[in-house]
Amino acid sequence: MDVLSAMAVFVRVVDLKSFSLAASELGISSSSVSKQISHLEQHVGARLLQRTTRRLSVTEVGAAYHEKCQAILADVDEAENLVSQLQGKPRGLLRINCNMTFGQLLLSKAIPEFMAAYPDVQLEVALDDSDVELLKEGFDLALRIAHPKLPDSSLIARQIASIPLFLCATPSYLAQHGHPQTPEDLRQHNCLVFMLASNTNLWTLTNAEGSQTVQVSGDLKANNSLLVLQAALAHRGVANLASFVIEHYVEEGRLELLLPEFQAEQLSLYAIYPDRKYSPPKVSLFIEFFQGWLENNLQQKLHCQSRA
Amino acid sequence: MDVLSAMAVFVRVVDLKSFSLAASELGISSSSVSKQISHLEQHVGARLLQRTTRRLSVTEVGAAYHEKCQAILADVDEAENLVSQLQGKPRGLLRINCNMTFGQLLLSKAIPEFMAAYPDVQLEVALDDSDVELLKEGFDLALRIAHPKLPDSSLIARQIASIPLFLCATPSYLAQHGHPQTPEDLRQHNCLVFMLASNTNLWTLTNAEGSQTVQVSGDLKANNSLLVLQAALAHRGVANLASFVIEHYVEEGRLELLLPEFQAEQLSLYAIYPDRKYSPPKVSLFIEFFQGWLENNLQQKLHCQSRA
DNA sequence: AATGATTATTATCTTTATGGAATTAATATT
DNA sequence: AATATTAATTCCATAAAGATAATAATCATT
Repeated sequence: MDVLSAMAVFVRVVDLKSFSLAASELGISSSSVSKQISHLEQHVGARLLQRTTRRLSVTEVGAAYHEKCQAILADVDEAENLVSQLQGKPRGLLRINCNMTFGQLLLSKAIPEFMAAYPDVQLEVALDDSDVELLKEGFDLALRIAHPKLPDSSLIARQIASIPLFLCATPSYLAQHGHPQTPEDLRQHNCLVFMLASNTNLWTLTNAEGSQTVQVSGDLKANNSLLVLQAALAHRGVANLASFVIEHYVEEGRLELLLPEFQAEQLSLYAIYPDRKYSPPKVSLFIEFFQGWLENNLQQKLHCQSRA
Repeated sequence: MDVLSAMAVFVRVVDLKSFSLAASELGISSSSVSKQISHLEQHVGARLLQRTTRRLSVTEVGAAYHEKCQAILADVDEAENLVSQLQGKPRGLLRINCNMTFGQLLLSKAIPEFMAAYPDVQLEVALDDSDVELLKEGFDLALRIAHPKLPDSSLIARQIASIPLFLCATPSYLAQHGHPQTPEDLRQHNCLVFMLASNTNLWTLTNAEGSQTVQVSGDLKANNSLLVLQAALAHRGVANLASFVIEHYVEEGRLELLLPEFQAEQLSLYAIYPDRKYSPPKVSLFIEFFQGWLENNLQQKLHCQSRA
């Protein structure tokens, strides 16, 4: 029997408190899970899980063994990372978690290039705006816009890019409601608010003379910037969106940048990854790669246009 | 692939620096070893062993991985010991190493009783008078007569029995050469010397008035007590042998005990076992069992006869 | 270059694992 | 209490992996 894979199954079952959930998550059949657990129990000579069809409980022995198994699996992982690091060749599966819109618009474009450059690295990408528990869910790397909360001290957060926000609206909307000339003017506009984490409707604008924060209001708040974008494109109001979201439409002339002499807020993009003794090269490799890619693909055009 | 068993194979190959030695020691074919190593290399994505048909060398990566593997295997072991300990049921394979003659005459009799009492414990016994490296050779327990050297501090040595030695010779020999009446008389006899570890021919005898040590001499020194016994039975001289060796012959009258008012030396029997965080119950169980068994089977008859 | 020793490889056979369907078991619902 | 529901287990046919034995290939030694 493959004790190690059985351990992995066991740990997953304990974590999820279900055979079938563990099975589907691991991509194997529930009968296989059942068998592997049985074999493991036979192997160690003790009942690890007390199971009825409706309830699953971990025995005392099982709980102790579970702890050990976690450590062992982590060590096995570490050993493989060590090997990977020693020979410097990135390889293996890289599991990335990323914010939804950012992932759809930017990461999605970077990934094919990365894959072409490093064929020995397999990718598995989940787009997700809710906070995830990296370690528990087995991600190697999370890309997060805005300041991440790091309750878990075993994680490292590294800022890898700044993402400028821009005020914009359609020419048609502006023709109807006028161009704001000062930040204060924004109070008179229907402001389409993108809430990321903080659901604040305070917009901060900075120019040579300093910063000012305006409390804006409007008839839309959304936690997805594409939704805000669509509203803006539909002439519903003024939006404060990330460069990469509006870029295309500004170029096309469908959106116009407002208050170009002001610098709107900058969002930060953070790479978050486990602080491991031997972190696999694939992770740092991807971060380096993506940071470089973003420098080339993120901020150029609008900056020029805006500050022109 | 079963990574864990492949790790075990890999560790053994590195330790022995040979595929075929590892194979025969592990009881598998060398092609299996070859396959498992290949799979492991594929799994970690690095060459672990640089092998030509004549020489085997460990790569830098392999050396680092080897170290990790050892730790992992030890942890897996510990996890299983923990389980075994938590539920108190001794089970699994117990590998014992024991002195040759002692093993043949005493351990051999205790083992069937142990097996009957604890059917879930499998035994593997090696009789061997040379010092063994418990941990390296995978023994759970060594039974050693005479003071063990413990260079390895991770071992525990516990004295579990005293084995009295007795001076004896055949009636026929004594008829011809006379009965020694004092320790000093032994100098006039042909003394058959059993060398255990120390190859000394000093015999120490103790009575109520104190100890005296006699330097004896004779025409036989041997490191095996059965060999000395045979010489004594063949009327060749006076032997100083462990109770369990001569017991039977004394009862039969083929050997006679000498200087009964003196106490010859006592050898100590030590149980030597790894000092582990979670030591498997089977080890302490066997020690307890054997200690008890020896109390009932070792020292009774001759003592009475000798001191009578 | 031939030899001897040792590993890699291949074909074959055996064992073990897998996934899906049927079964059993335990709880919630009625 | 009977039923419905859900989850784990067992059964079975299939697939995969493992071991073995025999062969081929490799390389130091002579």
